[in-house]
Amino acid sequence: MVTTQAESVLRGSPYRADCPTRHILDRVGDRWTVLIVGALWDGNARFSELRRRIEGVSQKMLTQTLRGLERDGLVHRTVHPEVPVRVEYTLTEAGRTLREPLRALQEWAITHLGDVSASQEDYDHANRPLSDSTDRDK
Amino acid sequence: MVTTQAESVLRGSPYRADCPTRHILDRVGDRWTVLIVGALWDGNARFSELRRRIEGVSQKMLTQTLRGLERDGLVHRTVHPEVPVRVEYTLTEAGRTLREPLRALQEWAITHLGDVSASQEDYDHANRPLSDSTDRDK
DNA sequence: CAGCATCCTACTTGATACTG
DNA sequence: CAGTATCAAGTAGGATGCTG
Repeated sequence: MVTTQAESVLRGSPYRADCPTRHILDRVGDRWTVLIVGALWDGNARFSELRRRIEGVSQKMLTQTLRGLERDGLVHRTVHPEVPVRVEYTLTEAGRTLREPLRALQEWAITHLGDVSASQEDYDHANRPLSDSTDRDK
Repeated sequence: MVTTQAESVLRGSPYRADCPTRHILDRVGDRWTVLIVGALWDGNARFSELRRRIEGVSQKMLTQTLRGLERDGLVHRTVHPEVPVRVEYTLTEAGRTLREPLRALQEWAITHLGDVSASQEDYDHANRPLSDSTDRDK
C-alpha cells in the first residue's frame, strides 16, 4: 500500500488489484451495460421499451443494471407521476461520452467476428476435444 | 431460429440474443482479457511473468483466459521445449488491433473515474441504505 | 407500468494437489 | 516452469409473486 496512487492511476495501474479503473471496466464489460447504452443511443426510452429492445434481458437484470448506471451517473432516470407510472431513461452527459469507446469496441467486434470464429474452429479442430481415437468430424 | 443471421450481424443486432457479437463483448468485457492484452501491450511475456504483472489473477484464470484468447486468435502461444519449459505469449495481428479500442476504453475510465465516484457518493447519500432514522454518517 | 423481494439454480472463481 | 484436475464456495442470474 505504499504505491504512488496518483501516478499509478495514470498508466498501467489496472494491474494493481486495488486500482479503481477495474470497477469501471467491470461496469463497462457488463453485457447489459453495453446494450443499454446502445439502446439509449439516440434519445430516451421507457423501461418496458428497453426491455423489448434488448432481447433476452430479464426484468431484474434490466432494473439492476439501470440502477448501477444511474448510480454511476451515466444514465438519468425520470419518473412521470401519471396514472400508470411512466419512467424514462436517458444518457447523461457522461453517459454520452461513453458511446464513442463502446461504439469503437462494437465496431471491432463486428469487423473481427469472422476471424475469431474461424480461429475458434481451427483451434477446436486441432485440439480434439474428448472424442475417441476415430477421426470422425462432429 | 428463423432469424436472418447474415443481416443481423451487420447492424444493431446485439439486441437479438443470438447475435454473435455478444460473444465478442463477453470476451472483451472479461476483466482478465483487458488486463492481459494490456500486459502484452509492448511485446511478449512468459506465463509467470504475466502472473506477476497482473496482480490478483489466479493461475487458473490466467491459463483459462489465455486459452480463450488463443482460441479466438488474439494471442499466440509459443512453447520452447527447454529444460524447464518456457512459454511465451504474444498478441497476434488481430490481438494488436484490439489494443486501440481497449486503450480508448481505459482512457475513458481514467478520465471519468472522478465523476463516477462522485456520482456514486451522491447516489448512496440520497438513497440512504438501511440505516435507522438517525442521520449518522457511516 | 415499473419495480421490489424471495427463492433457487448454474456458472464462475479460488484453493489445493498433482504432472510433463 | 507451466500447466491440468478436482473440489468447495461465492455470486450472477432467472422465475415467480406482490405492490404503488
